Amino acid sequence: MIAADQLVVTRFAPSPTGHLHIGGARTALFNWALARKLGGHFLLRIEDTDQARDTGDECVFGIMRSLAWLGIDWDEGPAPDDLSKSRDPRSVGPFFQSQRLDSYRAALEQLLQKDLAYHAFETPAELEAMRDEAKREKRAFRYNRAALSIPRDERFRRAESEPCVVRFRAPEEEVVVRDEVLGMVRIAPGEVDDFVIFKADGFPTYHFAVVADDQAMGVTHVVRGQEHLTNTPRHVMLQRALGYRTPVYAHLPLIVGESGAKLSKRDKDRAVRQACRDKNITSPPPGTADPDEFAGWLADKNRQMSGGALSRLAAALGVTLPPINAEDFRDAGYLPEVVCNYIALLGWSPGSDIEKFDMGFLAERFDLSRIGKTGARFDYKKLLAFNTDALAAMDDAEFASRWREWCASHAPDVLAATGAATTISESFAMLATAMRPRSKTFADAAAGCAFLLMDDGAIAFDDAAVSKNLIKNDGEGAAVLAALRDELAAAGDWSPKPLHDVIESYAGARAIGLGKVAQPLRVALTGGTVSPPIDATLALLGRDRTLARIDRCLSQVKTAIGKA
RNA sequence: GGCCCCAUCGUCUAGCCUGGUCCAGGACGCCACCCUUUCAAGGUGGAGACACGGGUUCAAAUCCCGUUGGGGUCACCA
Repeated sequence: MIAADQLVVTRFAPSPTGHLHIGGARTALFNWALARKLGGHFLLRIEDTDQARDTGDECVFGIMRSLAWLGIDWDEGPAPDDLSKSRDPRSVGPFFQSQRLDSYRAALEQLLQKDLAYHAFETPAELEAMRDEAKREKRAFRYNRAALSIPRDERFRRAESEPCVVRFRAPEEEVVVRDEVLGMVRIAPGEVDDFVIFKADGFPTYHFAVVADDQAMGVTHVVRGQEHLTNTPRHVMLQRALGYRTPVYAHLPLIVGESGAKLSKRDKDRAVRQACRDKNITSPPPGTADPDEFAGWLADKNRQMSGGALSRLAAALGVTLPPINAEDFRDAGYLPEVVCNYIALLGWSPGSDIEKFDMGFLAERFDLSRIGKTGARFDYKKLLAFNTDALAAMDDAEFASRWREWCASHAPDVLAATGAATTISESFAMLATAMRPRSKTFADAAAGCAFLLMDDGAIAFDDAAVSKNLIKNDGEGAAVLAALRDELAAAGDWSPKPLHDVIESYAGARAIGLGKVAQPLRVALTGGTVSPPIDATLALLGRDRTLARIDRCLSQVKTAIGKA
């Protein structure tokens, strides 16, 4: 139990993979919120004990950048810009497990001396065989303690020269874990086997490092995903063996994907594979993926295609990969505060009808007792709706500023075309105002600018749009367009209001709906039927480009009518 | 397969602990209509759930047991 005057310490402890999975982001967010709510510290620790995994500094920076983007700041942990420095007000660092080996070895020695742990010499291949056997006999693998039949001194002697692991001698007793979300979880005696706590390479395993660090760093609350639930009895046993306290545990319900299984990178493969099935594609479009790899991948729903090939395939098929990592959401043009708001709702609720809230609200209202037990499906549509609402609620200036920032890294051509490379130009501001009401994400807003970025001569006219708005009824639309062209050419002030007046008076004079006028114009200017309000579209393009596009359209349509 | 966890609209959830105020509330999605210069957005309305079976009780979404279903986990990964 936590004493009343004790500093609450929560932690987020990712392994450095470079990406912050959205499930990890929620774990971090909840730990952050709990620390804020309780006036404690939120700590970031890097779990880099796997030497087989290549984990450059960039991997750590990637995760820290994602956390920072989401607005999750840590009181203790590596400094965000320089890994050789850290924030360490209580002097509990370093925050990289690879730099804490001495402390693990000291704790290990304790266990070894008390015979609470022992060396074991089976090779990986031998263990593999034992595991296979267990599987064949349909039982869970448990280490058989064969090493314990080796005399004690011999074990210690052999450990000097032979490669070996160290196993924890798990007591045969019931373990009851009190979990703030799940209640009491009981594990029968003998269920926990003698798991490895130190690897042959001299590094601790996750279980050992976590327990040692949580103690050393004074972690009081462990909030993590439910996939860790079965690890918890091991950790509790280790804590008891080492004489450590047991922190408060809270296991979060899993975030699941479309298939109902834990949301993962596989969901990207799943989306693309589904598209291939829908479109009856049996071989990869040229230049996207290796045909053999593709065939195997298509047939096996658990297979993952190499990253580059998957993106190329998705692009070729016109499929949007579902965002999974925090950076995917940023790339897709979501607002970080919206992402936080939405993921907070996955497994937690404030207990009222309120569901739109900010970080301050979370910091004030977050509560472990309101975390649910059931897995939550990630609903991209709801996230999108939240993001749409958030953009709609912004004022034009804020939208322009934040959208410009996004474009700088994701759509520089939009900035180039509006002269906004270094600052918000008048033309960019006008564009932003035009795009905001019809955008659900920043990416959406940028995609809507395509008509502006194209060369006047490069516009591809959509057949259906042309026939419906220009050719139908003996070229009614084309006639309107031709007439309007001259009115526009004569317009004095080329800005939205006067342009709007020109169009309206033209329509008014002939008693036709504005739609009959705007749509032909829209097709001529953009090739399709969708764009910002027509006066804004005109103003954005400018007089010369507008007239050039109308002329080009008219001449193409004339040919089409001639043929017909 | 062993062990563990879970079970309210299609989805996220409120309600469950402290049975009656719940013929179950909200949100996203869906449907219809309205608005409309396109697409969005917006407005109004609508359909839509207590997994099943047993108990306990005057009374159960709420408590108990079982069944079924789903998920997690069984590494010298974390």
